[in-house]
Amino acid sequence: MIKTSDQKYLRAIYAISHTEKNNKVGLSDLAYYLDLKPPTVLERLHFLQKEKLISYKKTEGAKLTKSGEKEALNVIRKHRIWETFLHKVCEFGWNEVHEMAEQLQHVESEKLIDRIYTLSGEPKFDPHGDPIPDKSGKLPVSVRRPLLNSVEGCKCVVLGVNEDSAEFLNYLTDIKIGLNEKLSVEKVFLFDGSIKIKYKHGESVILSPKVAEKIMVSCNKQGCACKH
Amino acid sequence: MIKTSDQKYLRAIYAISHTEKNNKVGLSDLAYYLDLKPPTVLERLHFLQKEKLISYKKTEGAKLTKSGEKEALNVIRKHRIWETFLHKVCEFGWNEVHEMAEQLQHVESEKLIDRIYTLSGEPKFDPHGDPIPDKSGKLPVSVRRPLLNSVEGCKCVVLGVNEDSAEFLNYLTDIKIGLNEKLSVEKVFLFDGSIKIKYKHGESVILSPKVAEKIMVSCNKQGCACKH
DNA sequence: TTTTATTATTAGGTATACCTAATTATTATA
DNA sequence: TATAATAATTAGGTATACCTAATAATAAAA
Repeated sequence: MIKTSDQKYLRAIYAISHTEKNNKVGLSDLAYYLDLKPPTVLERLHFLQKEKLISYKKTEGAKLTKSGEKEALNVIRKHRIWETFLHKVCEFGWNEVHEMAEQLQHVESEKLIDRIYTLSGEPKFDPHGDPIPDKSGKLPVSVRRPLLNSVEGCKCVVLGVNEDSAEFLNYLTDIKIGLNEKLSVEKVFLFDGSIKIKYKHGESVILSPKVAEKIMVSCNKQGCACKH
Repeated sequence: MIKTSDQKYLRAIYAISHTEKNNKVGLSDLAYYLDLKPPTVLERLHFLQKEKLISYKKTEGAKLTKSGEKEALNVIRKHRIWETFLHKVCEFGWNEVHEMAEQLQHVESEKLIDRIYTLSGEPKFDPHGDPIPDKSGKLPVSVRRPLLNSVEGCKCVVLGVNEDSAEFLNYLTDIKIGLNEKLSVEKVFLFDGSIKIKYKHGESVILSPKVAEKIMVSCNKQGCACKH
């Protein structure tokens, strides 16, 4: 069995290599992400390479092999299932679930994950809107896109967010944007890309482009003019 | 925050000092229980003593202090709540829950334990029939007693068992004795203390005294003639 | 009470998972 | 292209949580 701390490395490599600027996963990026120092990480990367879970060259950075990616997706699956369970069944806010899921994901029992998943209603996406891989590692395709890409008049629903920081999530809670919230886009300000949205219950609020970029939604109507 | 491995020490000391032969908790007993070597355990005991969680003298063995006992009961509470949740909500057999609870009990979140407890119906006893301490460490009193102590004709209900081994629990599953099973005592054989019980659904079975000693029940009627 | 067996202790060692400080290689910029 | 900035590597160190082997203390048995 692959150990907890190595799972963190694999998950980190997966996460970094799937950001927008899907750049190479350099040693120092990885060290920063994991909150460790480069020599510590380097040592472990050599080990992971020996185990054929990754390949690493200083010029190209770290890359998951097939089996490394499978492992990464397996932890991601567990993490997202626990998050879903905590949100849906235990009724925690979506801003509280990450820390707990981080610990729970390391419990060793496939059977337990299965039960938890069943209890959660077997959803395809977690409370942040991220897709939950199936057991073989396949990801469901989603139609999610940043709220920022909306055209005026578009009606959409909030699927998740692209950032986990407590500040951001608390801000969203303050302005009452939550999971499955239905929004319509009243106005897009071309000046800086700010966006005015209207809640189902009638109120409106203006969001900065920085915020709108991180709120992920899907349009209610297929083939809508919004960028994907 | 007190660390996972120290919690194991405290729980072990609590467990050993509460066995029938509530003997002193000697170094080698403790090492054996924890599956570690005496020098390893000794080193840690010195640390725990420095932290005022236990007192240790070679002649008297290890004893929990007030705060050490509080910590121990806190882990026990978590462990038993997780076991209850796994049994009642996730529908695992009472013979499967121990291993998972062992890992889950170390998740750091009081709030999570509270929710899990609520989801489980806030019972006073876990699936093995052991009492669940409240937050302050107080244990509910139980009227449980070994099935062995029954008088003929007594009607009782199974609350738990006194042994965790897979062999024993599987044997119980085979002869269809489970939690909350209602039994009546048909005959007590004075020769060796064997006991013939009858299930609600009519079948009967004879249990050896060794087995009957480990099945914990409570009488349906108060003030019954059975020994407590 | 002496001997034997058990239990506790000390001394010293290993592997892991981290670290700092110094060095070398690579990339970006003047 | 030379130089500065950034990133990667090497060397060597620390703390933790274990271990074995040898010794000392205590309890049990002859």
